[in-house]
Amino acid sequence: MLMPRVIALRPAQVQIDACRGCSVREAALFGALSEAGLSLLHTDRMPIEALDAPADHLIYRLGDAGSAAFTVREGLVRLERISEGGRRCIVRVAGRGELIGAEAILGERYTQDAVACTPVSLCRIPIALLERMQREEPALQLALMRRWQRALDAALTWRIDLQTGPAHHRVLRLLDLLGRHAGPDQTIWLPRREEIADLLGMALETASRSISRLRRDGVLDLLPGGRSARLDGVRLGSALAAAGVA
Amino acid sequence: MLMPRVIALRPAQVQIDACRGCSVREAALFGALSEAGLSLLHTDRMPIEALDAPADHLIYRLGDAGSAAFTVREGLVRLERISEGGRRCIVRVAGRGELIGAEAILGERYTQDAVACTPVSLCRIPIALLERMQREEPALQLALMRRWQRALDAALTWRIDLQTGPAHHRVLRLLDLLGRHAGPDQTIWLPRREEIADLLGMALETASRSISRLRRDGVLDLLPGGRSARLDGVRLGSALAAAGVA
DNA sequence: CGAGCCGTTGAGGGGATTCAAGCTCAGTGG
DNA sequence: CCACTGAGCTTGAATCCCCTCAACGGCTCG
Repeated sequence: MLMPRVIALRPAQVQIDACRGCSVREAALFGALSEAGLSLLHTDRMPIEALDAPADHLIYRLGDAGSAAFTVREGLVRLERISEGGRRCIVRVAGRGELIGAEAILGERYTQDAVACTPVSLCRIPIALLERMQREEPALQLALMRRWQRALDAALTWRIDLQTGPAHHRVLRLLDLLGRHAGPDQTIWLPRREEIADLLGMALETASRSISRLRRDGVLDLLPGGRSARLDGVRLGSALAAAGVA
Repeated sequence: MLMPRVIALRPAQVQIDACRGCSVREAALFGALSEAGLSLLHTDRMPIEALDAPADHLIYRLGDAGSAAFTVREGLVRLERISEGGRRCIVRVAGRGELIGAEAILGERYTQDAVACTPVSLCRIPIALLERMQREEPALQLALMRRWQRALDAALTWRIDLQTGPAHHRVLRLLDLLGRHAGPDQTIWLPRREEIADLLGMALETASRSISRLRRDGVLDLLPGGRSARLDGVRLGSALAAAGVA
């Protein structure tokens, strides 16, 4: 696992326009900002950086002293912890418009590893900038806390939904959640079997059996490469209903 | 399940002294406040109220529009959700000095039920007051966010630790956590078997078997009433070590 | 080609659930 | 005083789900 390489780091001037026209701006943290605030963003000495990282690259590490939070612009990021007993466990998956690493704002160390699931595009937001923006644009204050609350709350819900009930039901619920981050034509990111196991607290083989069964049932159609699949929303829905969930 | 009755609601004047001499003040939210800020607290039109509630009483309800956060002054409070599928599940247990219901500050509805485990003493902090204090004492801002982050983070850790591994290990870890809220002479709150099951995601009978075994091993000594027990820290420690945890 | 990773599938065993029967204890009322 | 009752706890027995161990096939890459 390597540190993410900065594949594309655009100069500040270009970045202003990138933000203004950003596809996730309304959804993202700075959606609350005025135009004036927006231009402030990029005259700062610590500018927002746009960075891309390939799949499986480490974005930040648990325990690192955080100097930035990140907004996910494109792709999926997973947040992992090591539980007591050394078991790795995926706490949450963050998609478009979501904020990760916000604990850095408190001057605390990151409480998870953040790893790219797919190739991702991120905006790196230095905490120094966040602190300044909080002073100058009070609207950001509330937006930030709200987003933060939602992030941690989502992590909790995620854990609760995905850790209870029989193994196959948990897999169904996971696919349901992944389906919400689906690309066009229902293409979803399909984790490796070991990752599914870590997400759902089960053995790797159990995850495999479950996926195989779903493939046979026509719910899932694996795409070449093994990391993505086409999801039949209707069949998933009826499978969920049959399982007595949702 | 009834709404909590306000058993003791002291007048504001008395309450000032209660805060100043509060046994959990350093640990609690307003530990960050100056003396001046402290007296501000009680001249407000919406004062902090001290309230007591007996065991099993509902402090606030999931989905209610929150008008206050609470600091736990004495006793234990559990935060519950209903997961998809209707299964009740205890998200976290809060003890002395901990803050619950902070999501009210964002104007959001409560995201859990809060129920007293033992008889509890609480401080009810109106959000209007919190908003005012945030403006007038910026130090509170950071303290609030830090505490909030810690609360949600604790909930996550709690879930992760208590939901993985064999049933008996989970029970051991639960007792370890409850032990940290122990009274003098190692007396802990012992949940009903059904509650243990909800906490740990197992069947009621499994919880019972585990507790019985611990009793035979001398780790636990049930006290009359069934809701409390004496915990042998040393034996628990070695049991945890033997289980390969901790 | 062989090595290694990932996924799949089978067989076996163990731990947890489920179903079910007693048990203790507090409260109630005859 | 004592049977009656119901709630909570315990314990047993049977079943089943899931984990572990294991073998095998496809794929990429040196």
